[in-house]
Amino acid sequence: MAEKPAIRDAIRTQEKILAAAQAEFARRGYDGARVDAIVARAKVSKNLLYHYFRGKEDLYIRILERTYETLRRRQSDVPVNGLDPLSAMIRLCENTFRVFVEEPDVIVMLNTENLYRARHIAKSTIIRSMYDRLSENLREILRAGEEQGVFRKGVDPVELYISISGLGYFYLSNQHTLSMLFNRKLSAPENIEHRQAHLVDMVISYLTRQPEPGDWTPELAR
Amino acid sequence: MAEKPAIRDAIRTQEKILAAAQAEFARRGYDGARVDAIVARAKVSKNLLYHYFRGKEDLYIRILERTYETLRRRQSDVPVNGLDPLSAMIRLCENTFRVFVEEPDVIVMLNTENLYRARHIAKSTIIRSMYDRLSENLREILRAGEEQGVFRKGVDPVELYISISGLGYFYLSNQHTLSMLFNRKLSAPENIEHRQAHLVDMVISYLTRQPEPGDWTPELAR
DNA sequence: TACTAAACTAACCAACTAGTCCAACAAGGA
DNA sequence: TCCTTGTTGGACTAGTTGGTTAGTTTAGTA
Repeated sequence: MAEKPAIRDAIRTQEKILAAAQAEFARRGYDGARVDAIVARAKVSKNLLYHYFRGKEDLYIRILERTYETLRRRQSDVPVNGLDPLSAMIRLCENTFRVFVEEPDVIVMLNTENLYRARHIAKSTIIRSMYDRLSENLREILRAGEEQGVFRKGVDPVELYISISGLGYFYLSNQHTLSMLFNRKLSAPENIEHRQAHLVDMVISYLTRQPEPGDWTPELAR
Repeated sequence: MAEKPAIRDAIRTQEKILAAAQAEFARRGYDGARVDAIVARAKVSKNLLYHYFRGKEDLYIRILERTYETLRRRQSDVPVNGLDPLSAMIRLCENTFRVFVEEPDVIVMLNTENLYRARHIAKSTIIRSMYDRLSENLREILRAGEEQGVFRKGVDPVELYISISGLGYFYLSNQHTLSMLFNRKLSAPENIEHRQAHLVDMVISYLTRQPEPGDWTPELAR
């Protein structure tokens, strides 16, 4: 119980192990991660890890669940209620991007899970029910915007969410190769800022465009 | 023993090994890939692999170089010359997306390389000089569009390229987790088609928007 | 036919990896 | 003092893994 020593505190110790595991998985992916490295990071004995957790995969799934929890929590706590649709959408875009910027571990975890074709998520029933609120939120903003005539009609919320995410996600997840290719340090704060503005600009441009006769429309692409 | 051809053909054998390596790396990532699995896929002895290649990492770098070569080749062979800027841009968007759709290995290779923070690319001087042409191409389309008044002014080509890629890349790279989350099979052909149209729509909306006084602009985001 | 270089293989190894077992110790509450 | 819980240490195993050694087969050629 004594705060200072933090010794012999089962919960805190488990937390330490989980934190170490997250760092390790986020750095090396599932296969690259080493259990020994996790216990070294957590500064506990290997036995203790196996005392509290079933093993590497169990630990991984826990971290994955935490990842989605972080994602959902941070994306859902947008106070969009009361805002006009445009402001709400901008807020939602910025928030989505900010999560990826501030929680970079999330990106590697998602990448890793996709490499495994969402095998672990399929097992975890908790995760799959998480996105309803976000989805509903987005739908509501779109509906209001459409009603007020500021947004175009018939926007697919799922497609839009994927676009909002993708515009930020790709920039960050592939920053190392892209920085090399374009000789521009994408992780620099001013570039991150710039990307955020670009992302919002893109989404708002898309939503506010009212296709006029003669304009290009997706149908012409065929 | 005597198949018809293809026996004792050094070049073809190396090609077989490389193809097997690509399949394996693209399926499991670097750490997940097994040398034994590669030789099994290629149906050669393990030693032959080590006869032609220095080892796992060497093989990986070769595949990575091939990946970028594919990417560059398929992105650069857009015959945009002679097209009006709008058509050229649409063509470029579709092409970029098509590469990711038709060469899914590329995505995993890029993800893997980013997990390693572009360590291998840094070594490979070939790759880094590849993107100049694409960059120049894009710049030219933007310039022409701007001149003709169909595109907005001052678009950053790098930022735009990242957006075009990201809109398609994220959809595909994270298709497994997203499909689960939104209960929609993103890999279904009709959904792929739909996404392509959405991608183009988004990019064109962004480029053709001429901000008017009173409109939202990125500066308002601060 | 004899020879050689290149193509190819089976078997093996040393290092590593996840996970286990067991005996013991340390801290605090009853 | 005893008991429960948290924790460590070290030795150990069973299975993998990347890589090697020591050798055989085949095709071309002198």
